[in-house]
This record gives sequence, C-alpha cells and structure tokens, in this order.
Amino acid sequence: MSRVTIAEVARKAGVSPTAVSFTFNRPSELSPATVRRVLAVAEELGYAPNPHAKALHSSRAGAIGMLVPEDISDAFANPFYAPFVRGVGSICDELDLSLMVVSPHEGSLEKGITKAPADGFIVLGAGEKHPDVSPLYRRRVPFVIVDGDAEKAPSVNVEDEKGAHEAASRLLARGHTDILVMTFLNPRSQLVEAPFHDIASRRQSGYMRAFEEHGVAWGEAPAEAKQCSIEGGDERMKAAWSDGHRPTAVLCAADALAFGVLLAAEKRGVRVPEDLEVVGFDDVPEAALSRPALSTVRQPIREKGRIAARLLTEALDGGGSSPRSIVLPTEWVPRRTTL
Amino acid sequence: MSRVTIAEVARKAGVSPTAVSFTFNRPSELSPATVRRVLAVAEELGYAPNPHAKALHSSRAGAIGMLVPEDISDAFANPFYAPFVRGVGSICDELDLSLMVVSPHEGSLEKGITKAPADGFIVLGAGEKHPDVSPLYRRRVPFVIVDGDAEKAPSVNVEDEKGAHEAASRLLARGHTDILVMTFLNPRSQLVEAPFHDIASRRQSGYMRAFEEHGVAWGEAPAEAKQCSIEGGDERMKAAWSDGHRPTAVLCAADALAFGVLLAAEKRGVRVPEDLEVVGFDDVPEAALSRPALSTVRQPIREKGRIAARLLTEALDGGGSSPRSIVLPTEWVPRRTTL
DNA sequence: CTAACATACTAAAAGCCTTTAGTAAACTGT
DNA sequence: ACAGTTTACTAAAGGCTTTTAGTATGTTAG
Repeated sequence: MSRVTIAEVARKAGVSPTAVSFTFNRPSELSPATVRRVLAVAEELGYAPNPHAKALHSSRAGAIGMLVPEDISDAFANPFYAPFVRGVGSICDELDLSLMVVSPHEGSLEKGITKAPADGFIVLGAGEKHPDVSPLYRRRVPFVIVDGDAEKAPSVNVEDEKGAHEAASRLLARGHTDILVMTFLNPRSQLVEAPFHDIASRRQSGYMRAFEEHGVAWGEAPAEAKQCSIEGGDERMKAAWSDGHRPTAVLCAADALAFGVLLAAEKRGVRVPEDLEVVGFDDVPEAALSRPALSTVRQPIREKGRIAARLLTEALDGGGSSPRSIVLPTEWVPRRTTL
Repeated sequence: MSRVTIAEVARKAGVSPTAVSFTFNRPSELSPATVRRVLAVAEELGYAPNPHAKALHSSRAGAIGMLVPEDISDAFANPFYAPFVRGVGSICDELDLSLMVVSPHEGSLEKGITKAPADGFIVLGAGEKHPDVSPLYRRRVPFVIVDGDAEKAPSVNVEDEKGAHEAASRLLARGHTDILVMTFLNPRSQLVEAPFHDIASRRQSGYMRAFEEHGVAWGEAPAEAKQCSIEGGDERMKAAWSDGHRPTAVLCAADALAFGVLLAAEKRGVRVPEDLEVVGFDDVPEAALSRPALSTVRQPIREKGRIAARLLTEALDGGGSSPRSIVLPTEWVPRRTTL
C-alpha cells in the first residue's frame, strides 16, 4: 500500500541503500553494471525518491510559493493574476521549479508561510510593515514583496501613484466634474491602521492629487468594490446608480472593476464613452479585447512576475546581496472607453 | 543562519523536544504552565515546525498538485486556467490546502509528479493510456484525470464531442460551406499515436460529424494553432489569410483562439459577424465581454475544477471508493459573433 | 499504607533520504 | 611482491519531526 522506499529497491537489487541513492544522484561513483541493475529494479518497482525526505535533507523542495492576500478562489477572479503567474511561471519553467499558490491559512499570512513546503515566497499585496508580514523576518524563509513597501526585503512595485495621477488628469482635462472613483477593498488592510500603502490607496492618492490640481472637489470616500473582480465592479456600479449617482466618468483602480462597470453600463443602456468615460488600471490582456476596448494605465505585469521570481531565486541561492527595490514604470494607454 | 529547530526551543525552554511537539500538536498532554513557557520561547525564537520533516512523517504536505501539460507560462496564456484554478482553489481554501502548479519537468509528466511535494495530482489534458500517464499508476500518488480518458482513475470531462457538434451544426444550418476549423496543438499528443483523445481531437470529431450530416466537405486537416492562446489564434488566422483562405466562418476549439481570430479580423477590417462568423468553445468569463461578445459552447469550468479537487481530496483521505468518471454537460451560448 | 491510576513529562524509534568516512578488492608501478 | 592508488561499494550519521512506550511523581481508594 505504502510508497516504495529506497530500502526495498536496495534489497531487491542486492545492494546497499547508498548505492541506490548514488544511482540517482551520482551514478559516476558506481559501476555501469550496477547502475543498470538498480535502475531496472527501480523501474520495475515504480520507485522514485520521496520528495519530502529529499527536501528535509537538502532544505530544498523545488517549489516557490506565491502568497496571495485572499482566498485562492477570490484571487483568481482578478484577471491580473494570469499574466502575473505567467511571469513567475516562466522562471519556474526555466529553473525546473513548481509554483505553489498559498493563501492565508486561517487568516494568517504567517501560518500560510510556515505550513507550506516552499523554498521561498513571493508575498503579494502587503508591505513590510504590515503586522502579518513583519513576523516573517524572523522566520528563515526568504521572500520578496510585490505591491507593498519594503526596505529590508527585496521588492517589486510599479508607479501606482504616478500612473493613477496621469489617468485622472486625462479625464479631468476634459472637464469632468462628476467622476466616480472606484477602488477595491484590500482584504489585508482591514486589519491595520492608515496609512497603509496598499496599491488601492496608492492609486487613490494619485487620483486625489490630480483632483486637487484641477480644483475639483474630491467628495467623500471613493466607491469601494467588495472584490477586485468583474462581478465586484459590476455590483458596485449598480449600487452607485441605485444610490442616485450619475457620474460622467469612472476611474477604476483596476481593470477588473472597469470591466464590471462596462457590463453594468451596457445593461443599463448607458453609452461608453459618450455618456460615460471609463478608465482602468493594469492593462490586463483582456483590456485590448473588451467591449469597448479599455483605456487604462499599463503596468508590465508579466515582467513584474518575472522580476519577483528572479529576485526570489537569487535570494534563494546567492543569498548575500543587498535587497533590491525595483519600481517598474506605468504608461497611459488610451483606447475606446475614453473620448 | 539556518532555521530554528525543535531542539533549540526545547533546550531554551528546559524541556524535551517531545514537550515542544506536544505544545503544538497535543497541548492537553502538558500542563498549561509548560505550554505557555514553550510557546513564549518559540515565539521569541521565531520557531515553526519544519514542513518537510512534518510531511515526511505524516506523508501529508498539505498541497495538491495541478499537473499542466505544458510550461506554466504557456498554460496560463489560456484564459481557461483562471476559472479552473478558481474551482480547484475553492476546495483548497475550504480544506486549508495549498495549490501547486507543476509542469512536466524535463518534458516528463512522471518526473514532475515524483519531484513535486504534493499529496496528489490533478492531471490535465492527458488520458490514462497516454504513455506519460500510465506509469503513474505504479507510483502510489493518487491522481485524477481532467480532460482525458480514464477508467482506472477518477476523471472529470465534459461533452466535448456533443458541444462541438452543436456549435458546428448552428453554423452549417445557416448555409456556410467555407468554414475554417481551428484547433490547437496539444503539447503532449505529439508523442503518441492516433487515436489519442485529447480535447482538441474530441472537439474536432464533433465538428466532423456535423459536417458529414450537412454534406459539407471536411477538406484537409484543420488549422492548428501553435499555442492555445489569444496570440496563437491571432497568428494562425493571419497565416490562414496569407495562404489565401477567405472563410465565411471560423470554428475554434477554444475561446482563446476565437479571441485571437476576433483581433485578427478587426485588424484586417473584416466585420464580425457580418463577413465572418466566429464560434468558440469553453465560455471563459472574457467571452461575455469581448468585442463583439463571443458565441460559444459553455462548459462549467469552475465546477470542473471543484469536482476534480473534490474527487482528489476524497481519494486522498477516503481512498477506497471506486473511481468515478464524471462527464459535465455543455451548452450552446449564442452571443454576437454569430448571426 | 499500599495498589491502582492519573498526570506530566522523556527517551528512543520511525519516517526516508543523502552524505561522509571508511573498507575491501583490484590494479599500478617498480 | 609490496606500497600506493583507484574503484566499487557500504555502514552509520544526520536532517527534523511525530509518536509510542515508558518513567517518575502525585493522587485517590480501599
């Protein structure tokens, strides 16, 4: 019933367990005949080294973890994740690693990170000062922060504030005064005092600065979608309408929300961009394909994933070098949801 | 430098390693005072049990593997994966498991499965008879097959042939005679003789049956995209045009391809659906949002992921029950890319 | 006051592999 | 024919935890 072990192979092949281990790891130490025999027996028995035992010994599991700030199921509702995973995955493919998606077990990032058998982690959406992240420093597991402030750990970020500022400026320059700003709830930020610089609030401050510069009142708090997803944006837009809001433009802190807004507008017969201009943030691949094509702020998502993974693998085997904080540029991408 | 071990905590707390283990796993065996003391020391030292050692002992890593048939980076170019991961992830969230994405290391599914520290695997896109999959039976690792034939292992599939047949019939019923059929290359099917029932060929046979029924010549081999992605579809469509093809409709074996076709048509000024009708397969979330909205065959992707994960976790801890083969229904979803 | 039993804790084994240090045999050179 | 080396292999330790079986103390009951 149980797995085939090295001892069984050794016994059946008439050699020591060491010889079996050598067969797989250092065949040059053995005579070709022995290697062949052991290989044949291993094949016959269906033996493969137990990855846990291997990892225990080498402290290498051959997997890197991606710690998402919410349930896996919710996270992947955000189209941001697919290209990000492609970026991280490209490094995994190169280095023959697996990619482990870990969510905060029982609500705690720290629990997730200590339970999961990964060699290191890419922590998404929570800065170094976040109460859930700071304990990770004492753990010996290397990690890199993505979309969060960091000094002690390597990090990858984009020009959120600047990109958001530009997007808002474009809209304001055309004279809009009733702009609905839609952000999303960071599932981790509930736990922590302001100012907590998650991407939603960074983008929000970019919008605010533009509003100030254009002398447009910021109004109350922005509309906050429950989830950063198409549904989340759709529902939040509907709620805004029910509350009597009739904005002439919507600034969305994520493309996913913008897609939801597009859908909500369509259902209501509101024409985009004539009656309602819509702007997103991220430039996920779907943005070029949406109906109408979405005007948005591009961040190099795949590149971000690649760099994060690269930084992590460097920390994993080089280790020593000083932590690098990388900030990637954003770019305004006008398409068809703006005039 | 290295991780804090149970022994260090034990020494510092003045107890045996057993007591430390009990503190975390069976605190009722210890006096409350001891538990508190050990906990304090553990906290101070930043100790957490080594997941590899734990996994070695319990043969449980707390992770389920998703074995994709190609590089991770290529796989996630297909919008099918996001909702599928959401489905699998919902079970992981429920059961506090991590989700491990594993690609065929060095080209071999078997290698991937034996290297990755996961408790079981969801194998995508390769049937039981596939030469890469059959050796897995001898390994003691439980797995479930998705989108592949299986008798001995549990499996989840959809009515590929039937769904494809319906899609083709709708098109043919309107009198099209020059339909471009676009499928994609299954990265694993290269290795194996026909008939290998991957989803691309299942869908293809559905198309063929409809062609026969309508007395329309099937022509040569269908157009095969290099990758099941938007780019793949785009490029393949361009190539078809360069070759002088001027179809009045395109049947795509995946939505991803259809999106590519839409983009290619737009660039060329071909109107959809007036000049070119386009049909996809999958009904990924983007299909409702594309320009124009995509007519397609729905398969319940998230449900598929949920069921696969459920089947796997059942095999993981119940084990005994007979393997179940589940076939999910498909449904024709007309939108705006067909007349 | 002793047998029976909890309670609080520990020593040692088991889980499976890799690696280090070492042995026995075969070979080399003189 | 013998010291020195290489080849082919093995025993045992180590990596970190959990669990089983057991010990020492204290408590209760008869």
